[in-house]
Amino acid sequence: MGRGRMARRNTNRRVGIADVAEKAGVSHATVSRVMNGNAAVDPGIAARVRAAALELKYQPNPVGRSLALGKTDTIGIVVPDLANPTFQAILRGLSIAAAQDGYRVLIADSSEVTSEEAILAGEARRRCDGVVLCAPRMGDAELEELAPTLHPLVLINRTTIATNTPSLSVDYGQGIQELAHHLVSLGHRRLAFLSGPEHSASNRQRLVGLDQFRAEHPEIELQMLHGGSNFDSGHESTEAIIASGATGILAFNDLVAMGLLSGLHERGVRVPEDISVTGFDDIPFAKYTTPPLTTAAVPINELGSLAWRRMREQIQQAGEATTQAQDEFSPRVEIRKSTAAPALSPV
Amino acid sequence: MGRGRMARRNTNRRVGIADVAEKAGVSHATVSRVMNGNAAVDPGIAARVRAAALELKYQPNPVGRSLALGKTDTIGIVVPDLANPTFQAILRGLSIAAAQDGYRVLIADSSEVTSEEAILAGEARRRCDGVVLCAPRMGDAELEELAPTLHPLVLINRTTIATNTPSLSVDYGQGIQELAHHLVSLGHRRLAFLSGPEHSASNRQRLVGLDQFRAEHPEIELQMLHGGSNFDSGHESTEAIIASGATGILAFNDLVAMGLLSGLHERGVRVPEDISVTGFDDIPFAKYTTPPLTTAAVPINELGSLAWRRMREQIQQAGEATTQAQDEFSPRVEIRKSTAAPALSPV
DNA sequence: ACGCTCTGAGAAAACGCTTTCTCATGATTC
DNA sequence: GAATCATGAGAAAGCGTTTTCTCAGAGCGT
Repeated sequence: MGRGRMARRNTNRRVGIADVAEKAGVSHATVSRVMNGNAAVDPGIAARVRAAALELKYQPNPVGRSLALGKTDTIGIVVPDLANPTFQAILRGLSIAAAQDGYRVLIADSSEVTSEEAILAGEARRRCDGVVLCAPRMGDAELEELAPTLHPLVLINRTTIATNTPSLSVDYGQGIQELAHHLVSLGHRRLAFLSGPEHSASNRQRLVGLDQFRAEHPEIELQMLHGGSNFDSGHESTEAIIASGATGILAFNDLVAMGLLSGLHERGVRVPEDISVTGFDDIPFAKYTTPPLTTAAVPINELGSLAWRRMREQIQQAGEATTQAQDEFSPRVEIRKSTAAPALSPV
Repeated sequence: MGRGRMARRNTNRRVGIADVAEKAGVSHATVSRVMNGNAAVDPGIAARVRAAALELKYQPNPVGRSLALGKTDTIGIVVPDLANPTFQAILRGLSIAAAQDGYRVLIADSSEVTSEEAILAGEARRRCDGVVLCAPRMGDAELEELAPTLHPLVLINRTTIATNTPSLSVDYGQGIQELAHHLVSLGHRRLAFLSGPEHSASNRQRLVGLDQFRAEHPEIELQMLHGGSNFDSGHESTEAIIASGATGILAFNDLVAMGLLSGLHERGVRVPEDISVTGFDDIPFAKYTTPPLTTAAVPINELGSLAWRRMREQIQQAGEATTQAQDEFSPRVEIRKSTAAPALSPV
């Protein structure tokens, strides 16, 4: 019908609300009402509309809907490195939790490029109803300035002072101290910390925690070695670790610890007989390394779902400026087989 | 009427094109033209508009833009399980490659629930300019029917016959055969395959490959054991593997192999001295297990970026029905330390 | 019977942008 | 000096929804 008149219409176009309206012999408005169940519609008409919609396989266009409603039912997440299992787990938890409430997630990977973070976050925010900023590497000042512009915002591994932004953080300082104590209690006297990325806030927290540890245990030697956040950097540090003479190694995270484990194995250094190694995060793989890795367990799976809960709270109570929750998790030391008493005290 | 609108304007609203137009003393149209550089605009006016936009920090609303342009600059990806490193790697490669062309990615995790896949894919498609369907578990008939409705579509680990949909696949049958041959060439005579999820197409391919292997090597014993696709299922299969008496184990993938490795270690079974184990995929962790895992390397990082390239091709040449590329990768056997000659032939 | 409220459906106005259409203005040509 | 053209800016029409506004007709009380 009328194909001459509307050549363009008939060729390509997806079925829209207008098609349903025409087929059911009602107005667009009524179709919308029926689809959304908002207003009272005569049951007979409603049925007619539903039948038409079903027959035409009508599915409302989300973009049109978003424009009209001013919301996209989508949230964004910005991570420094999608290759990191910790961020992957957070992403996954977030995605699954959000999906349960009918929200989707848009991802952005800043690839550890600090200057991209603000841009990516801003872009994500414009397309989404909120943003989760995961372990941002940017400076405090910049974060403080950015936070309000992103408003429905949830921070992971960072906090803001001025703005009250809900945040989820892990007490890395506490965790690393407990790991250090664990090594000391086993009898280790020479420790080394294999540090992480320079701009990582969680690395700074670990350093602060270790300062405290030093103050409490002046008798323990604690060396600081420069490293990174992934396998390769752990692997590459093998020589430096061996050279350090330390018997207890605190790796920045599980990835680094695993790289180190493998490097030590190649060099014939036995773990934990010759050297004890600890990780951090308790990524799923940590349990399955050989030997299984002693680490500080971060509730990696809860993090994502809690991030969503905090986001949802903000989205729901849009307007009412309530004070936002600052959740802090204490890591739990998970003792496995990569740590043991040193062979003999070298002092 | 007037008052209602004003009130709302002043309170909340983000700055829109109208604000910039007013400030610069031109029409919306002109602002749009300047922002997009589409038509010729008087340089003086253009400068004025740009200054106004800058001062107001104007950023076009992507939703409005999407509605007008009929594109969202976003693609969706549907995966069966975001916890699987293989899919994580694909997601990452896709995301990074797409970002380079100014596209974003929306994720959907079907959690291995076959019936959700079509729904998620459809939803994703409506919000995005295209969809990447990653290792869908749905049946062939359903996939064939769904494919055209998703049109800019890229399939990973599946193909369609009727529709010509670009697809990226890995020759799992070939890979598993090569691994089996590798074990045989080391002297193993009793093998076992620890299979994966029932609905996984890649698992079926492996089974086909192994049938072929059996035909070629009737003298070799090859047991089939039921398993899963993750750590835990590998770990849980430990007893069954030991009981099987096989000396060469073909695990469904690296995850399963790692779970098994850890289970064997706990039981005091040495790898590769007592039992040889192979994985599949060559996830980043495979290199760092102890012992490092012999596996079939899938170009996991290229997969995502190639998926984007295929997607981009389709988006660009919208309309012109060209025949679509079917890319197939041959896995490369990566011999590490988890395989060796069996201690002694039990026959 | 008359006005009254109610119910419910269509017309039209948003939402924020792009793009076509239209029409001044000033430059160009015979 | 009039007729023709190019240039470029504003008006307005989409894009596909939701939602307000408006108003016809039904039901009700007096």
